[in-house]
Amino acid sequence: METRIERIKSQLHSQKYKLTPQREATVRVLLENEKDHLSAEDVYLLVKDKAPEIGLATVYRTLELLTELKVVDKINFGDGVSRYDLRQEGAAHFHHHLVCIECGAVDEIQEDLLGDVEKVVEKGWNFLIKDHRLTFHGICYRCQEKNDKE
Amino acid sequence: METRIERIKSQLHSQKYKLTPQREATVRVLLENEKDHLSAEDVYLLVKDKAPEIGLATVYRTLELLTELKVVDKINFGDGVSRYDLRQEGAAHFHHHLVCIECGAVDEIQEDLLGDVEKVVEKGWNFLIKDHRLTFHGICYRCQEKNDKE
DNA sequence: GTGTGTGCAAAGCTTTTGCAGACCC
DNA sequence: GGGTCTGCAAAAGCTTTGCACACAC
Repeated sequence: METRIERIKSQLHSQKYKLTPQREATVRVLLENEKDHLSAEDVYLLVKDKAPEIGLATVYRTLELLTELKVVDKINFGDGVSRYDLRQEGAAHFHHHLVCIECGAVDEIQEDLLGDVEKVVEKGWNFLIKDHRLTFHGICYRCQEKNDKE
Repeated sequence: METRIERIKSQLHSQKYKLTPQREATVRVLLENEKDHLSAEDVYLLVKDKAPEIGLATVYRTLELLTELKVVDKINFGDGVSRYDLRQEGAAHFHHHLVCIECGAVDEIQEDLLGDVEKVVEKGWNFLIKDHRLTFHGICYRCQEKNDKE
């Protein structure tokens, strides 16, 4: 059974890139924190535990590389930093996000909710869709419960 | 008949803010370029024609103020700059965008396509939606035509 | 005169780039 | 040895902040 890391390694090799120790450490951090939405700085701090010598520039370069390979998606919730989010293997489209405006939590929706909407857009606006970004801003179930108790 | 500017002026006054000449010039630039998605720098350069003394910091401060008042929305297409987009008066939700990955054009969809999707999310994920951001990345009709001719 | 608003310059952030050295086949 | 890759430091954005001055009531 091939592991996820090995598949990413093959993907790198197929484009003549190497899976260096620094790159591997970065990918492992991403895999271990799949649910979070880490900024480059976050990734850097976590990678330093595994590879203390690594530089921030290398993390940026690796994240850019992984974005190019579509292993991760670079996302932006409007707070001034880019975040990097592992793409689900085999996912045709990027997943959606729920950003809580009270506590800042970011939850994910893996289901594809936009199938019908995309058809409407492709036909109605004559636009050939390659990807999408959908983010809802509102109040998460945790904050709703908290507010109800008060 | 009250103009758009006057309504914005009232909105400012109701929050104890003034519509200074600089703020008015900035708002006018936004109104005159409603279809574009201007960055702060873009706005600054255009405002300078009307009010040459204005500083970039004032433009930033004004745009922040207008964002707070929900006159404009601060958006981000992942190119490293924030853009400011006039919110349609009375629109319950923010409109959607079509970003062309070939020519960079940004078109708008004013129709609300997410009514059903929002119901699904609110029920299924127990999330109280306040706003959304939906952007499609793909190829616009102009580039499709151009590609067909080649 | 008190408070808000402004312009300028400086500072703060995140992110990118230049470069010399390290590493690998 | 020729390529890729890396770490460090510097540079390059975009955006915010500090401060003294201007203006309005």
